Amino acid sequence: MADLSPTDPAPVERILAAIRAIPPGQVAGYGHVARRAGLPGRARMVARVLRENSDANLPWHRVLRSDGRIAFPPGSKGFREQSQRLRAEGVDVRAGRVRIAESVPDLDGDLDAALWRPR
DNA sequence: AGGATGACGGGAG
DNA sequence: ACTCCCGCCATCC
Repeated sequence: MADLSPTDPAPVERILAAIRAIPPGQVAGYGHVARRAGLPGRARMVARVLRENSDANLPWHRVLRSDGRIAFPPGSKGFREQSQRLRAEGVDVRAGRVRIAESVPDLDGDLDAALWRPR
């Protein structure tokens, strides 16, 4: 198994994979993504990976704070961009927040974590 | 080495 | 619901 030092790209790849695994119309928290990537407690690492990300195909907009709020400062470029992208998927965004229901069992089955379904 | 920073999380008041 | 505070981790100064 690869070593878990910051120089090891594996953790980053797992984080990206976890984000790509979020189905359209659903969302997940930073901490959630971290756990699914096998990195419990590394929510801030997920944030860093997103900040550094250059992949235009990555569904970064589906990642929210644990309380359902968009992580960008209200009114900022990223804030508006994320709101727009989420609404484009039918997600109801009010005042920078997504109303989320209880976690839903993952459909794939090989992931014990659950995603959030917007309410 | 030590303190500040950030697309975070959670608890307390 | 909102603010404040502290824990957490990788980076940067």
